[in-house]
Amino acid sequence: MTDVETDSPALTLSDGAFQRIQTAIVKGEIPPGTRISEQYLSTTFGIGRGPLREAIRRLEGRRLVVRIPHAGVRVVSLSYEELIELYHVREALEGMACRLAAEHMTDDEIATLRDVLATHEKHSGLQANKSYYQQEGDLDLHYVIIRGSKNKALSDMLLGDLYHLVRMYRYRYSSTPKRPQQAFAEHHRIIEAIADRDGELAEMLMRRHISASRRNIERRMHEQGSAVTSPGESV
Amino acid sequence: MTDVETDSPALTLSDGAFQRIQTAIVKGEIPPGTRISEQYLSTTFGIGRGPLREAIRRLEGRRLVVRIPHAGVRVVSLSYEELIELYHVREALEGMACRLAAEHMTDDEIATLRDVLATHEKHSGLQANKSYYQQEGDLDLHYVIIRGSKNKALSDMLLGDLYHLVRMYRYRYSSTPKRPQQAFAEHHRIIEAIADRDGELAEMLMRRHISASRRNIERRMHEQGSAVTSPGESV
DNA sequence: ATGCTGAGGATTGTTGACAATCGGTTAATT
DNA sequence: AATTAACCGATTGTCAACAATCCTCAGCAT
Repeated sequence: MTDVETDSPALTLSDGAFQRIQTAIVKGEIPPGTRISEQYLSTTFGIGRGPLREAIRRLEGRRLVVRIPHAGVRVVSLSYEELIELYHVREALEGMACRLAAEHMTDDEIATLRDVLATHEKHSGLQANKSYYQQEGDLDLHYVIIRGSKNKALSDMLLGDLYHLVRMYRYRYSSTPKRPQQAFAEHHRIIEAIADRDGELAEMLMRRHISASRRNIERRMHEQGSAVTSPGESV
Repeated sequence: MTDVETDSPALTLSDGAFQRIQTAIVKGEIPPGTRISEQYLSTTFGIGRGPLREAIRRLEGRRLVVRIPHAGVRVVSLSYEELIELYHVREALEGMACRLAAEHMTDDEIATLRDVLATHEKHSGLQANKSYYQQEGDLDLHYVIIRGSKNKALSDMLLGDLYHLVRMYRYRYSSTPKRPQQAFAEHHRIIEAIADRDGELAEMLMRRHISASRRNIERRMHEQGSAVTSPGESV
């Protein structure tokens, strides 16, 4: 995976802790809602509480953790409604990214895009555990398009903030078996629109694509029940 | 101005410093590019360096300041290109907000919207310094619409992050004298679309509205020259 | 004059100890 | 028995001193 953060390679202890904790949260090693103990992390990382607290404060600015004064910090835990809200944001942002990608991507990059799609189509045909690969592939493709927008602010928001959050909840509401093939068709059309340099169409298709996954989540949610957020233990 | 931050009223010194520095940056009291000295702020605020550093780390997570390890932090300074990028993001996000507002605003809120427009039209007619009031009024109106989207994630991004940045550069590229009346007409049409509950049209009009200010900045930029970022002194 | 080198000073990074606050538990009271 | 009050342990918030790093500016050589 490509590195979104332009941080220079963790020179200070605080920066190191920041990155370690962030990836731990994003990868789900520290589940949403978990309470974070300063003492614990301080000893496990072998650093003082000072740099650690600074790292946590930075995560707080990123909205990856929530702090209650004098009571501790918890890993952010999205409610169902908040997740849906995020999908609306993603729809807007990634639609724009797709439009800009159609305008700014080089022909080489578009070729890469086609390769990625072909690769995933092959793999997905072979692999038993389709949904996993499909989802990873889905993200790969979106990554390439977003970077293709050549808009750093946009890329940072999408890749740096939003995707982390969406990723955290990916396995909880995995796609229904039927979605993958449909997603392929959608991806194909999106790429063609980009190749045609038709920004308006590309944006529209991408928005439909994301809107479809949102409705997919909404549907599954109403089927199965309500509780999204586990209260979470302490770490 | 309404308070976006749901922070409970500054209980800790660090939270207090965070808010004070943030508003100082956003309001331009500390100009973009300025180097921030820990010692200075520590003594002026009368707090230790510990809490202060935590506050700065939080601002760093918010991307309001940039840190170079062992060399200090500077208030973020947008290049012309970055400002334009931000306007594209804003177009996408605020377009979506407008669509959702058309779907979710109550009739009362829409009435408020009309009031705000009427008020600003009157004031702007009387005041000599049109552009200032126009711009403030513009923001007021956008605030109401954004909140009307009832999407917290979206509101936080727009009001909490993006607007701060855009606001910082408002006076540098102020509107051309002709824009105000035009903006009024645009606002009027947007509000009517919301009142008609026509989300699609509302989104499209809002996007044009923002896209117009972006092109306005682009035009003025190419007229007058290049240098955007003053190197900035130290504080 | 220009560019390199190396103290010296200033600033940032880190630590450990101390103070303030909260949560849970126990005990007393109604 | 239920409710409230006070205590105690644990955790967070803050500070002041120490260590590491960088920037500045002489001084010197080319």
